Order: sequence, then C-alpha cells, then structure tokens
Amino acid sequence: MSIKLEPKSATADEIADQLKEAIHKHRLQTGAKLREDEICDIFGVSRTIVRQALHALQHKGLVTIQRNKGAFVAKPTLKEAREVFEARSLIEPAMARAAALRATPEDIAYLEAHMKAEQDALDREEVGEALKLSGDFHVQIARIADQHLIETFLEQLVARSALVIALYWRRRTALCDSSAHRGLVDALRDGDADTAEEIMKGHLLDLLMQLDLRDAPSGPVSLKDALKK
Amino acid sequence: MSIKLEPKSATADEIADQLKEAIHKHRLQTGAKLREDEICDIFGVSRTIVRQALHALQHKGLVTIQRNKGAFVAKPTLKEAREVFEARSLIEPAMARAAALRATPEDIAYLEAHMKAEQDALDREEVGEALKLSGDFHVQIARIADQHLIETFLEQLVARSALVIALYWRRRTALCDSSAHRGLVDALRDGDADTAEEIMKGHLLDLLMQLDLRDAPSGPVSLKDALKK
DNA sequence: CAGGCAGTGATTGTATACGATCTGACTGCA
DNA sequence: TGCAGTCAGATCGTATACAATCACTGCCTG
Repeated sequence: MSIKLEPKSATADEIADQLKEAIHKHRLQTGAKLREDEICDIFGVSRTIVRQALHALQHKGLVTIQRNKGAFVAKPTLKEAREVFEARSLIEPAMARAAALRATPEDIAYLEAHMKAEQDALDREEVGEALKLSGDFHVQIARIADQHLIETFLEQLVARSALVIALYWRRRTALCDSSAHRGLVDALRDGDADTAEEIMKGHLLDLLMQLDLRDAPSGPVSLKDALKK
Repeated sequence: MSIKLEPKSATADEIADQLKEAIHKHRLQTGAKLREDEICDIFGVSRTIVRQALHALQHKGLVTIQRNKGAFVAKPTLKEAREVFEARSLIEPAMARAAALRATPEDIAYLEAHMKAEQDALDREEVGEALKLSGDFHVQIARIADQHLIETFLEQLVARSALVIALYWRRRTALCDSSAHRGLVDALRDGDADTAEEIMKGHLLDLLMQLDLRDAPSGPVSLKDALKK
C-alpha cells in the first residue's frame, strides 16, 4: 500500500491530507490497517506526528481507531451510509441555491476548469482521480455559497461518500454522469437559484440510486449473528 | 480557572468533556488560555493526554491552537457566529420534522424530564447549567430523529452557539424562554411534523434575534486597535 | 530618553524510551 | 491427536527528556 515516497519530515496535516486523498481515490481499501510504524517510515517522522494525523482522520470519520488494535480505514455501516446521503440531501440543495445568488464570473470560470479536469480524468479512465474531483466539485459549491462552516461539514460528507461508494456501489462499470454538474454550473451562471436547487436535489438522488443501500447487508454483520441458529 | 479536582489519571476523552462542559457553561471565557501544564496538574496526567484532549476540542471548533503559542478557547468571529445559526436553521427544522415522525413515548418522557431539569436550573438561577441543558435539548431532537451523523454535527453547532452567546448576547438579564421547547415536545407527542418544524424554525429565529450579529463588532478586537488614534 | 538587542525563563513541539496488551505459535500433557 | 497454557514478537499507549520557539525584561547605545 505504498502511497508516496516522501523521504523527509512531513507535518501531521500533510500526512493526514495524503492519507485522506488515498482513501478518497480508493487507493486504500475500506478496513485496511494503517500501522503507525509503517507510516512513520514512509514519511520519515516519529509516531507522535503520525498519531496526530490518524486522530485527525478519526475525527473526520475516515479512520476508526480501536484501542490496542490500531487504526483502520473506516467501513461505514448501511445506516451510516444512508445518513451520509440524507445529510447531503438536506444540506447541498440549500448550498446550490445560495451559491446561485453569490457566484461571481471567477467562480464560474473555476467550476468550468474543474469540470474539464473531471472530464479529462474520466477520459483517461483514472476512476479514483475522477471520483475525487467530483467530490471536490460539491465542496466548491459550499465555498461559493460562502458558508465555511458547512463547507467543513461537507468535506466530511464527501469523504465519507467515497467510502460508501467503495462499499455499496452497484455496478462497477457505470460512471458518474457529469451532465448534472454541467447543468448546475449553467444555473449558477444565470443566477437561477430554483433550478440550481432542483438540479442538486436530483443529482444526489441519482447518486443514491446507483448505490445499494437496501436493508439486506452486503455481508454478515458479525459472525456470531450469522451463525445464530 | 479551577475546573474540578480530579486527583488521579483521567482519559483524554474525560478531560475534553470536562473542558467542553466548562466552556459550554461559560465557566471558561472565550479567548482564555489553556496551558498544558496547568491542565496536567489538574487531572494528574502527562502532557500527551492533555494534548490529545486539546486537539480533539480544536477539531470540534471549541479551541484554537496557535503554533508555539498554545491553546485558547475559541472566539468565533461575526461571520462564524452567523454561519453557526445559518447551519442550525438549515438542519434543525428538518430534525424536528423527522423526530415528530419517530418519537416514542419514552422519548417524550425523556424530553419532559429534560425540560423540568432546565426549568429547575433557571429557578435556581444557574444560568450556565440552564444554557447547557437547553443546548442538549436540541441535540436530543436529532437523536430522536435517529440521525446520528447529524447529531454529531449538531453537537458542534450547539457548543459553538454557547461561544456565540457568550460573545454576542444582547441583554444579560433576558433568559431564554422555554415555551418553544414546551410547544415542540407537544408537537412531537402528537406526531405533528409540520408544527414541530415551524416551532423549531421560529425558535431559532428567536434565538438569533437576541443576538447582536450586526456588522459592528461588539467590542474592540485588540488593544492596539482600540487605542489607535 | 527612545529604540533596539540580547539574554533568560516559560511554554510548546517532537522524538524516544518504556510499559501494557494483543496475536500467534510452540510445546507438553491428557 | 487435541487442547490448553505459556512464551515471544509485534504493536500500541503513556510518560518523559530534549530541542525549538516565544515573551519579557533589562541593559546598552545613539
């Protein structure tokens, strides 16, 4: 699970960012163990720093730390997965509306460039990269809406969404269609808040449809339960 | 700023909880410095543990850590204060609606007891305690709505609200009127989602009205600025 | 007398050492 | 052969030691 060769001394934030990115791009699987010593070697720092990074990721919900066991990439349960998208459905349409009322030409230009990068990644079939950019797009909407606090929440939700997608994605081949992003940017440019809100609502619903979040768990929750009678 | 005399070894979570409670109850002022050694002495643990607690509170937005300077109780800016209540206005009415559809008799009984504790605290004029209980009430609504992820967000928002109230409260003597909580519980009992949502929306607006979040900063930001000219 | 500069004490940042706990394997006994 | 008990290695948790930085004071100089 080599991530990147940083020969010398990184900060806790840098390590957390790189781990976050690796998780977001599905280069680290859900449930993967993150041994402290190993990360120390990779980044050339002491365990003190690595632990800071892992704790930070725990607070963001990307990593689970079990006492005396270690840190693992989080595995959202079905309920947690649903809650992520319920929260997004609550928050993001409102952000799209607010963004439509505030977006400047610079913001639009930024989003256009962002979409182009997304498309490029898709063309190159770099699924992980495309996934990350697609998530960033949603965070940018909150930034344009000038809601920094909600932006931090949304960062968490988008990151967790990457975990949910890794676990509950229905068809591996289906690619996220980016026409919704296209339509959203158009609505923002026109300052059309109603349309922006509707597109975002529909977009999240589309995403949800591509996930398998029905009651049947994809695997037995615990062996004990599975073998009970 | 003595908080509590815990002679021996507490965990990082316990320390974070006690600091959080002290901040929530306004026993620690915004901007107050939190020296590591001092907290070590109070709780009888090493700096390692205390730092974990302080970092956790930083992630929750209650504490600001400045490199080589130390940890301080956060002082939300005007913009941050507005964002807290904008986020709450977005999230909480939806939680009230969802809670109305799910509340069990046990939930109602719990909320009744909670309101009684609130009233008692007010009667005893324990403003800090009342403030904390009032905040907890809002978190409980999210719990009843069975939205654990949003509940964690709301915990953050409520905690930050305590900081905002400390900084921007208009009239010290005015007490939060608890009739909104009363009405909300009644609506939940009746399963009246529309009313619950409306009451919550109005309640948050009332709260906002009691704050002074206009553009003029309530006090001088720094001594230097205050004495300039 | 004002301003700058260096020294000192206090405080935080990082690394490391040591102790606790878990995992897995090996061995001895039934 | 099967099971249990114990031992060793690996890994994590906490405390502590040392280095870096900051704030403050007092002195020195112009």
